Amino acid sequence: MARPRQFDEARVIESLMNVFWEKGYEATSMRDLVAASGLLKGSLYGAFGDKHTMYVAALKHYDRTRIQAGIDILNGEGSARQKIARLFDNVIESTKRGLFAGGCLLCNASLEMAATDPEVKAEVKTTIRRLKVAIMEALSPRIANEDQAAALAAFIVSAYFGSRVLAKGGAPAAMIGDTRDHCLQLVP
Amino acid sequence: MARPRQFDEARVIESLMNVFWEKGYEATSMRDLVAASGLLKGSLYGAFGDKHTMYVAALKHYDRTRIQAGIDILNGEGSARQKIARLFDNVIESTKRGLFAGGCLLCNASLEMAATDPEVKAEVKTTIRRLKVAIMEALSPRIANEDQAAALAAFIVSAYFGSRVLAKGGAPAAMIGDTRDHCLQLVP
DNA sequence: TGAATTATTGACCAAATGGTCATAAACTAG
DNA sequence: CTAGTTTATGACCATTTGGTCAATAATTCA
Repeated sequence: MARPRQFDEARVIESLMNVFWEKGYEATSMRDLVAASGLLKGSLYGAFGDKHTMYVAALKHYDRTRIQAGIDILNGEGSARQKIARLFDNVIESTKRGLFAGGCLLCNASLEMAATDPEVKAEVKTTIRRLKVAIMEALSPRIANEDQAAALAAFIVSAYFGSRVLAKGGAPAAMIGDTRDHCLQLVP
Repeated sequence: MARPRQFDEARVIESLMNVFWEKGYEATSMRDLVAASGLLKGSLYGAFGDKHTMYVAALKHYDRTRIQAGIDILNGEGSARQKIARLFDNVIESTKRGLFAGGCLLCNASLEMAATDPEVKAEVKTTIRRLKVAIMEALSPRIANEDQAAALAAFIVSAYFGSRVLAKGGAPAAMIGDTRDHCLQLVP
């Protein structure tokens, strides 16, 4: 019994996420968010709270979409080796294309925000765990010992995040390929 | 034949580096730099150019001191396994102490700046290479094949950077320990 | 001593920042 | 149609931002 929203909230949050993803939190201004969303400042503040709330919402959206897409791969068809290879291939491919400079929003948030922002840290922490668990489960048909699977999963997450740092730092794609290959070598 | 500097340039650049290290580039304001250095704004601008120049100088200083300290370990005494273990132990230890929140300035710079800042990217790139080469050389007594050593070194750098992302993201220290252990497992 | 040169100081600046709010518009239940 | 409720609009705000500059203070060379 009131005026309805004139915008698609999901679309707006996608556009907000893309800005934070590409530029980071501090380098993103409200002007950027206004421009990307197509809304006016007042509406943006009305729908979400403030810039920080928007960032956390964007992070959650990233988890629900992009991270989930990775987890879907890990839960899907194929050998453990094949699935894990695909994670790294995504990094290599997007590095080679070189169009989108954002890298991985989860990694970006971890390094830029988590140390000083408890809310972001909590979000990053649970997403990391989600990713690790999915890798563990992909590994489980091959590794009976659960602790062993957990340790290897932790390790693969590390290598994956590291490849994200390398990719943005301009390291040659071969280094990421080497990282992937050594990871796969440890997957039975 | 003119008025001499009244401050120790090396000390000032150390303090500038510490601010950027802890807060990142965008979140650091000139006020912060003024406060940390003890100089006044005019002097800071007079001695170094602008904020960006200060950041690059800080990054170079980080390379010359902190990264070099890591490389010194890799060039020093002990088995390859021991030396590489020590790199990771530094991460684990500083995570456990939890006092300084900066993590690794090289990683921070790579994710925050390298994608959009060519100067930072170049600096990050060469520092990554330096680190990789040092690891290769630490490995060389044990791995005859040079390509093989290079690939393993690339991989270790990746895992190391990844552990830095995990550490800031609040992942349990055990994950970093697992990462280290699996790395060492690959070192002959 | 004095001319020349560089460093220090802090007031100053335009622009950008994140955020607010009164008003107008759009809708629904009665 | 109307009362009530939510949304949209954009002008507005204090504060902070990175950066400049004219005046003053040290210093050295001649």
